[in-house]
Amino acid sequence: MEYFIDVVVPLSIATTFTYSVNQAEFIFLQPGMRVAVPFGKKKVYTAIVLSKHNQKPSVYTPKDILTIIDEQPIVTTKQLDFWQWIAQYYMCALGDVYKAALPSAFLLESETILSFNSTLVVDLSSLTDDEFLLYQAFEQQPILRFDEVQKILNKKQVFNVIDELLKKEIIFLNQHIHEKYKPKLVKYVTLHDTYKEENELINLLDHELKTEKQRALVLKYFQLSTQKSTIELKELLEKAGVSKAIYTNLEKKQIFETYSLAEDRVQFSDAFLNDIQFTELQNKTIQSIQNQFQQHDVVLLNAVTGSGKTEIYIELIKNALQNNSQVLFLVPEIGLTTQLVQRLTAYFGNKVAVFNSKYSENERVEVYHHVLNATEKAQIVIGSRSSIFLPFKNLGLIIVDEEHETTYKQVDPAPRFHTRDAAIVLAKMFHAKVLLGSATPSLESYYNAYQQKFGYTELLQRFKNVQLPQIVLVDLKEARRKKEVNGIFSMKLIEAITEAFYNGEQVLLFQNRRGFSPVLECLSCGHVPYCTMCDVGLTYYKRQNYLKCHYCGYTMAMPSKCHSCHSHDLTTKGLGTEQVEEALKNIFPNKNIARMDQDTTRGKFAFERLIDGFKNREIDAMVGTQMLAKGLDFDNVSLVGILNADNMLNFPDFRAYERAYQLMVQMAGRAGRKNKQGKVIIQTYNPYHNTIQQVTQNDYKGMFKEQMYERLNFKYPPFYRLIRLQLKHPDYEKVKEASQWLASNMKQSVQGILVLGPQEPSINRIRNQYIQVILIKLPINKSANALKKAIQKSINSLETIAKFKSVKTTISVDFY
DNA sequence: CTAGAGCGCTTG
DNA sequence: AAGCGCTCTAGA
Repeated sequence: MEYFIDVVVPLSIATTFTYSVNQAEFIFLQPGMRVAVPFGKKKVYTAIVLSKHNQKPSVYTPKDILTIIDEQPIVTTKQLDFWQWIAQYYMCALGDVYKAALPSAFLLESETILSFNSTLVVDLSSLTDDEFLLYQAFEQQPILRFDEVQKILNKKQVFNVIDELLKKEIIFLNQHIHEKYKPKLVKYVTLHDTYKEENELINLLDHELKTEKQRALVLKYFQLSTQKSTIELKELLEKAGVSKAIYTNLEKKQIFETYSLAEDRVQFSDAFLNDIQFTELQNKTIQSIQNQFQQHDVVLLNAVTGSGKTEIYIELIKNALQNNSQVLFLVPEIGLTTQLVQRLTAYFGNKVAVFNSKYSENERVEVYHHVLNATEKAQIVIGSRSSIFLPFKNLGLIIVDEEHETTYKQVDPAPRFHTRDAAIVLAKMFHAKVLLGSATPSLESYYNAYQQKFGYTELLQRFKNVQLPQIVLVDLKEARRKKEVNGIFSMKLIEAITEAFYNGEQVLLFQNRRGFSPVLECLSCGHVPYCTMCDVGLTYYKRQNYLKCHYCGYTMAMPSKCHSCHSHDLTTKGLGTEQVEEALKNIFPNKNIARMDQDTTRGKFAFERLIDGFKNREIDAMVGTQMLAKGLDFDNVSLVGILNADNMLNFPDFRAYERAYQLMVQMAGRAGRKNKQGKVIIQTYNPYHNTIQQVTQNDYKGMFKEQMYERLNFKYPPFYRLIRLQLKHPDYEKVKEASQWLASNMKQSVQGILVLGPQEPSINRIRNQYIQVILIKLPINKSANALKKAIQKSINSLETIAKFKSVKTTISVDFY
């Protein structure tokens, strides 16, 4: 009897690979275990076992595996099913899913760089001979490649040794020198141990405290300690109304102790599961969600910003935990979760784990193992896209927060999955429930609720009846006519900013473009400088005095004269965030004005610094792109200004109006949280545009109706599924010919689909690659599976044509 | 004719 | 992904 296994390798290859194993290995191996396999002439890959069998392949002789890496499967069978679903639905290789699903520390590729952890004190007697040999080599040369390790140990099978050193943290994998953001330290207060006993306590209050203020401080501490497990020094002093000196004095007397914790890494010794005081409305909403879960696996919660969504989430998580289930909390971008992590940790203590690309590989592996072993430490996982690939054992609830966010759809590389949709499939495998939450649901989800496929609940009042912000439209055409503008700002906006500053409140200004201005134009010949590698106009950056391409990052010095006619009359057109920032600084020179966009958040932790600065009110006004709209809660913002609503509406995309509506409503939601109604000023040349009217009237349903009519009419989601094929090649004629061939081939050979194009996208060349796009529409009522297979067949036959072989095709299912 | 570069095919 | 072999080209 001969023994074989089928494995996936972490490469973008459509097929699985068969290796031969001996009987003992065959008995030991289970699907989901890692094995090291030789691949090609010299390479070694970490493969995942998919299945075992006895069928000898007829056309080739399988190679032997090198080693078994795991003693237990690290990928569950449910995960393997899920991987298969992703690969099939999103039309990509299983290896692509594998690469996306496992933290890279699990992959021992032959090119993997191993680096030495020189700070660690190692008990050398605990090492085996091979481990010691390698340890010495690392002392000499702190970074080694895999093949060098093979040479040092003079054998091929070195995975076990490497794995052991990894476990002992003597070496790291692929450490691209992860410098961690040094989070702000927050000071916390606790009573000295002596006073934790009741007798001592009474003694303290009755005898030791000399002044009223000291007593007030200690009493306030007690009051707070009944509500929370950790007490912030700043909060204590504020609430007790005493100065720091009083506290310092008591600290010297060893009555209080101070300790510091990183803001987003607060560890709680025990969770504080105090019941939250729900408003009647919140209670009703929770009830409603739970009722809907009786009949529906997915419920959409349409809740306005500031309605207390998080408390509702917490209650649902609590219920799930009572059934001992795991909970996955999905967020669009992990950078924005600090507040959420804090709040969840305050209720659930150490049961909350964050799966964060910002943390090191080792920390990611740690969370992975906690989830795999279903330990208490990772019962609730907060994470972005990639966390749907964690090895859940008994998932009970998935929350998808800000479900409408487009960042949930992975653009590149494959698998190009939509996190929300994949999460629903994942939940189904576990018979788990899914809650989608948003203040501006995606049309797809709202339509599913409307069709009763999803349950639906709304919460349209803000917490404690704080009013929704007042929205003011400024007609820029009118304002200019009446000379009520100062450059890019209308007088109304300037007045409102002045008033907010006067009241010590903060301002957010939104402009959906980076740079100083998106167009540089020659006044005498109309020439506009373009990127040399992309078919796109260059954006002007004033401070750096250069022109930059937003697609490939190419920059060139600001020309002093027109490249075409040598005229010196160059002018800038259009408005970017840099210009808004500068203009605002000119009007308010004494205010601290910051900018948040891709350019200012590029540095390692620039984003966090900006957020911290704004939260601590060091920044008076922040100018930014849509980054500003992404779920940041600041409690001192009274005014939000949208400088030009029109460029959002003029976007050539069928989702443009939906997105514009969502963006404006989300921006508006940043205004006025506590005690005060916020104000939103929208500047536009089209005040009567339907979408803008829908925003001012807070008319989601109106927007929904109008857009659904358009979508039905023009055959777009949710009535049709979209698949976008993108063909790329440096030769313009070649891509064009190839895409024409493909489009007509599909029109002929695939029945029941609509093939649009090939079209040239508005930017038809990026990084010297010409692009053609084919859009495929599948009727929603037809089996997508069969059609996808047929489409794949067409693509495969394109690849068999010699002259088209070098054309690269990427497939995006459910294109966003 | 040769050396070297560059492309693309294969990987079990 | 990357080694390897095939093809093409530059230079003598």
